[in-house]
Amino acid sequence: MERKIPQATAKRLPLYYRFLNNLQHQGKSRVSSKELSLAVKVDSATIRRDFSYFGALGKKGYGYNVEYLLGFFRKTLNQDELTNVAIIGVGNLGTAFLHYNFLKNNNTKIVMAFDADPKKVGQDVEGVPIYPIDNLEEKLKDVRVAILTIPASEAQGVTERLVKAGIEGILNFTPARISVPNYVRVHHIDLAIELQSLVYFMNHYPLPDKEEI
Amino acid sequence: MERKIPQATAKRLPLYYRFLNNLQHQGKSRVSSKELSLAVKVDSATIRRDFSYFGALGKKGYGYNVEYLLGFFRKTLNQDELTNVAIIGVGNLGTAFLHYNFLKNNNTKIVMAFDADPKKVGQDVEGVPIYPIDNLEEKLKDVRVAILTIPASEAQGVTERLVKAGIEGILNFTPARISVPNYVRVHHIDLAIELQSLVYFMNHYPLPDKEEI
DNA sequence: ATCCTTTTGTGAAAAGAATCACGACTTCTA
DNA sequence: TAGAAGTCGTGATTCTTTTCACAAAAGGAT
Ligand SMILES: NC(=O)c1ccc[n+]([C@@H]2O[C@H](COP(=O)([O-])OP(=O)(O)OC[C@H]3O[C@@H](n4cnc5c(N)ncnc54)[C@H](O)[C@@H]3O)[C@@H](O)[C@H]2O)c1
Ligand SMILES: NC(=O)c1ccc[n+]([C@@H]2O[C@H](COP(=O)([O-])OP(=O)(O)OC[C@H]3O[C@@H](n4cnc5c(N)ncnc54)[C@H](O)[C@@H]3O)[C@@H](O)[C@H]2O)c1
Repeated sequence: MERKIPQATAKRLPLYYRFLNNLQHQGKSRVSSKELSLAVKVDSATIRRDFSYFGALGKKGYGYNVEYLLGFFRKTLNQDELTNVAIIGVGNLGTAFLHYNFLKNNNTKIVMAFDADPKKVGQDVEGVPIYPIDNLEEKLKDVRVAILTIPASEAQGVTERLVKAGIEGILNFTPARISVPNYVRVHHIDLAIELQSLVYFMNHYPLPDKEEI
Repeated sequence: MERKIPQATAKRLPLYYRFLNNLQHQGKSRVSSKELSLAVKVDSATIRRDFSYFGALGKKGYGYNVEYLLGFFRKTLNQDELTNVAIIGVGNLGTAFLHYNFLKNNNTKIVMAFDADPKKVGQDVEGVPIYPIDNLEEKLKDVRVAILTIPASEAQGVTERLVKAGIEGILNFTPARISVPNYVRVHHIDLAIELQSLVYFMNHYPLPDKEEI
């Protein structure tokens, strides 16, 4: 595994990939770092640098070939392999995710969900079955990633069961900072904090005055 | 406005604030950077550095006084002023947010929502009225922040209307990278990319082998 | 009182990321 | 074919963030 790609770069790859996909659907066959920059709002030098970690993907004076680049990223991002995902907690957020089709230009698929509430268990949403949380260990096969959308108070306990059941990655939407062994990867998405920090930035980092539109 | 606080620090402030609140509810009156570190999973030196941008808030050999620190952050984060928020697009995600009470230890309140669908308009969810998007400019008063949960294709157009209507901050959940004038602040939360990048990290940055639990 | 322990606050170093700026190469035009 | 225009890839620079490591202060124990 190539160990040298900076994390900041890695986080932008899916963004590039998505935009390249759009370009291809529009029938465009070439693109420059400048155009890309405009669309994804990342400095063009940063884009060139990002790409350069993977070698020389472009051509001077021309730009990048969309199809080639796309093919390259498809491999790099494992777009040909489907990663199965489970939703833990079918409440407000969990249900929203179930209704949303993450599959659109994406390599992940929600294949099952779990809940503690007997009223929710047994149903299926968009073809995805909802199992009782008690059956977690038994049902979780071929699933590497879990999306955690349960109350914060349950987060740590359920996480430990997920880890025992073999989960390797968790997208955690609860405000709890969960502890996991070091072979499991957790990404936190803390919506309340995002909102709060947006407000903080608005109040404390005033941007230039209104003038243009 | 104190212009020197690093952005990385600013993003962690709400996290600290929330945890300090918990501590206070538990009746704890003192806390060290080490304890905090354990709970919020941020290196203790980073925490001390973060706090130090605001002056000397702690006492050597003792730690920090919870109540004092909390009071300090309350002011810094404007927790006494309520920021009104509007939801744009009452679909899967928008509805989930409406049902969720962002107010719990938070200074933001969703006060209205908008949708283009006549079937949704006129209802209210948890006491929050849903207005037709056509009335955006007329209804949006005393609202500085919008949460954007509409289809990506609508994002840029609606954003321009939001800006004209005086919105200063947007939490954008659509995959579209919207353009705004430089006096408006946008934070992107791109759930599909978060998921994709989690999978990328799992595949390319293998963590140490299983051994402990 | 004295000594030991704890813990802060911060210079200094290291690590990580973004940006500048330009040589080299390619394409395009005529 | 020659010259102009466009664009990449990357060394060097700058900026940002994290981490180390320790003197200084305070608390606690005896
Ligand atoms: N909805 C939002 O807008 C929002 C915003 C910010 C943060 N969050 C966080 O996301 C999480 C989920 O929020 P929500 O609004 O969807 O909550 P919710 O209460 O609507 O849903 C939680 C679901 O988890 C289930 N559950 C409870 N304990 C469980 C367990 N041990 N095992 C399995 N399932 C269990 C419940 O039955 C329920 O269906 C919470 O931690 C919340 O703090 C939500
Ligand atoms: N639901 C998810 O889990 C999820 C995950 C990732 C990204 N997203 C993104 O979040 C956004 C919302 O997703 P969703 O699942 O809630 O979609 P949705 O289709 O359920 O809801 C969109 C809502 O916006 C309304 N709308 C459409 N055009 C509008 C306009 N011009 N003005 C006002 N309202 C309008 C629709 O009537 C609908 O109620 C989308 O951009 C989607 O890509 C959603």
